[in-house]
Amino acid sequence: MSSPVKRRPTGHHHGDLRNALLRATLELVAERGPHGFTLAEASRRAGVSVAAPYKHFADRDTLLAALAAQGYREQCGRFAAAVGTSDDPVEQLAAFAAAYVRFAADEPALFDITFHAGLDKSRHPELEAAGREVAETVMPMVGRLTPDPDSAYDLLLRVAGAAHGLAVFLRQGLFGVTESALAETEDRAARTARAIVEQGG
Amino acid sequence: MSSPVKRRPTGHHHGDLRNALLRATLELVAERGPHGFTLAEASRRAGVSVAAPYKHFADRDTLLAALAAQGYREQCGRFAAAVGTSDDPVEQLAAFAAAYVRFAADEPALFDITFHAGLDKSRHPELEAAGREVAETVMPMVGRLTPDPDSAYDLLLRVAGAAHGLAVFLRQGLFGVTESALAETEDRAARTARAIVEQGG
DNA sequence: TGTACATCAGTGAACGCGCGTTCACTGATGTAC
DNA sequence: TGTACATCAGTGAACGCGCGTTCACTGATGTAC
Repeated sequence: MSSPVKRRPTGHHHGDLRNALLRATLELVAERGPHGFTLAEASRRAGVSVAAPYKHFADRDTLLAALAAQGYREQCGRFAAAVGTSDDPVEQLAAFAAAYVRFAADEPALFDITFHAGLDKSRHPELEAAGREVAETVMPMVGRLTPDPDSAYDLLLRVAGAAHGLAVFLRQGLFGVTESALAETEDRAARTARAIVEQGG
Repeated sequence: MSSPVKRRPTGHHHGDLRNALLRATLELVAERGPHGFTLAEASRRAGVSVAAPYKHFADRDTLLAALAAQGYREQCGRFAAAVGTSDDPVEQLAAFAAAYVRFAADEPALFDITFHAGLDKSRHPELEAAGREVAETVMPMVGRLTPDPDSAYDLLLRVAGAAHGLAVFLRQGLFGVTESALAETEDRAARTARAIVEQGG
């Protein structure tokens, strides 16, 4: 009857508490945003005492940082896949913009944690590196469109900015939460990416 | 010697506490984000006891809601001014996008409160109305570009989304906080708006 | 001009709450023999 | 296979903290006479 996540009947070993806490945190952040997350509530959802998380994470922020790193890795994978969908750098950028939106919709908690948790990157240096890796995944697309590094940076920022804004609007529920709203938003991001590149500057 | 904002030497009357609290809140939100705001800290900065704010605001959220309404009014003014800069609807949209970015830079706290404070609009109905008013200020621009309401909505979302994303990047300090970074970001937003409109769909 | 009084924007102390974190502990598990 | 033992992931109680909010109060201000 009782879910395996609830308090196990006897004993002090959970077995997979680290992952259970990460999952509970994703749930919590998806519901309440990154500032609605508390270690105490995550512990409750994982069915353990409030002290238990400290066997797996140094403190509250370390747990969030672990998920932020996971978020960056997920982004890398999705953006690399977007680059692989076409040989045309314009279509690569359009796929990137759409993937950006889909990431926000599929993984709202990871999206929020990577962008809005306000983690101190100097205290979590692995995040700095992870963020750089995302940038390195994405840079080649614009590099093929212009020889000028400044123009390339400009293009990338504008495409990413457009995708980010639409992703945030979608995440805030501005368009509702239907699957068709998601598809439309992806399409808007993709079309905007094409417009930015093709129209030039 | 002592600032007039500090505890006045005698008496129980501040004179302008309501505004002092609003100013302190803007300061606090600009420094720490909307979730870093506490009534207690705002009271401290205004030089009054933690109970004093309740003579002017029903509760914590009501104070934030007052600033959110001010933020929407400020947006209305700035966006209306942008519309007035040109007769060409394309340039109007470009000016709107630039104004969006400048608003985020000039009034980071109002920007954060209107977009990221997570205020419950059903509990603060005046915000619903204020938000609608912003939309009504902006709609005419795209209405002149296409007779189809769906296309107009699509254009507006994409331009606003692009401006929003770039504004958020700027606000997060991604480009540093120099005046030239602001000017570049405004320009990027404006060029993106033009690209979206001129390239069509 | 002086006095009595109502008003009401402040005080300061207190409340209950949930939080992050620490601590000594316990008991299930795996390993050595 | 059985026993002794080290490990260590959990417990539960406690801590100090800052928060939002309430309360009876006080004293400066403005007004009526």
